[in-house]
Amino acid sequence: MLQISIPMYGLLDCNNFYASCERVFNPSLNGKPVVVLSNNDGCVIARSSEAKTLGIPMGEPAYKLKELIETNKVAVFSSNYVLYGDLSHRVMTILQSFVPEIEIYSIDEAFLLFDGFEKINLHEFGAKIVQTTTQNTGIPVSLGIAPTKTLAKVASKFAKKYKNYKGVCVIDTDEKREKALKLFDIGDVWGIGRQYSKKLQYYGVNTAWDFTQRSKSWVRHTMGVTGERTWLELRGTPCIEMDRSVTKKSICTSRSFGERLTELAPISEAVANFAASCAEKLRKQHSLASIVMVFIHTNPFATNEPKYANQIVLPLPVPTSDTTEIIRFALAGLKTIYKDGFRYKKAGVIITEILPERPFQQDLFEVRNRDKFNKIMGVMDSLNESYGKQKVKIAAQGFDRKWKLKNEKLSPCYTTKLSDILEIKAAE
DNA sequence: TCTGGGGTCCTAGGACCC
DNA sequence: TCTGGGGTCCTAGGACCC
Repeated sequence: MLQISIPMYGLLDCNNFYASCERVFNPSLNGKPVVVLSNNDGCVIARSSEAKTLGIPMGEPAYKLKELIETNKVAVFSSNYVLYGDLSHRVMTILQSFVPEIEIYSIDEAFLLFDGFEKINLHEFGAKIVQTTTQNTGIPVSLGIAPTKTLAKVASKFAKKYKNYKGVCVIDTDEKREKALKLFDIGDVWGIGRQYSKKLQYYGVNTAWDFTQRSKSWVRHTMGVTGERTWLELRGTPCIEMDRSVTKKSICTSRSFGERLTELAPISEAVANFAASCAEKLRKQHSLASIVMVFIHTNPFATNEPKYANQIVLPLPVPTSDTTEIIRFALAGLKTIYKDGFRYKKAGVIITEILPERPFQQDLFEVRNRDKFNKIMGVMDSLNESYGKQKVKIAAQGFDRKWKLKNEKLSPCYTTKLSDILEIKAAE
């Protein structure tokens, strides 16, 4: 018989990732409700299953939950991205040892490509992946395997929901696909958000299966090409490939301030730091940017104070990844959009139009010595790499840090070097 | 008083050109 | 006052994801 190689896609998802990370080094939290708050301790961004059972919704502002948290002894943490990033890396490294190709989709999710696995029992193999990952990292995970990415997403939800699957669910026949899709709410499908789900329900489409029974042209008409892709994927035709690109097309660093800022000086300091962080991320992926954007705004939710929001787009004369240059443009931009008399809540820097480091178009009239600056940036990055973040920085980044965010419930950085821990202690 | 941060892709409409 | 048709590029905004 002719063997055709049909790849299968896997989606591995870390269960309640941030909450699980907090538990890895603090097992006394096992079985207890845990929530993790967003930057500035604003709202809930992760919940353990116990916290979900208590009815704590995702995205709920923390202040609304005070009572619930106290009466139920919920463990509350500020988000600790250093810790989560490190555990994420451990998970991804393990996955790479099992399959030839993975796509890191987010901090807690990866797609796996099972190409050339025709003779392998994917249930057993998947179970091994789940078991090894959980054992070696302490993070519980779920794995869905199916002929398309969208179906793998569906499968992973079943793997997580039903205990007897033991973390793995494989959709490899049409019968299983039909059964799964009939039990799957349309709004939970990857690619169908709040707006489309409302629209589809209006037309009587309540499950993923209902959706697949509509005509292709109807879907195209109501939801465009993205909807059509989802439709095809749910019917078993793969049209979303593994994403092999490693470089980002835009890089953004933005924060809400710990307290409202009114003066230009502290906002400039914040923006300089955001710009520096963008430039650093840019160099890490060996790219150059051609556009810098800066934005500032007051609290958009405030009802009883004047609101203001503005942004500016600044084309760079020559694509660059030089921190000093990106800071310079960002600060000039800020100066033009900043207006006196407002209480600012948030600012950010976005860089776009990103190109590979070389080859790039040299500007004949360029006066700065680019090689020299590149060398300086290289030295700065390696110093910061070995001695901890922000050891070396540009003067404009300042030391006041009035804009620093709140994170009062930060867990210790269990996985990082001693120097980093001392740094964090010193900053408190 | 308190409501995150960082991404991607697609489309409609305007400006401009011939 | 009338005023076509087609192409391209850019931008803002909307939808989605985690």
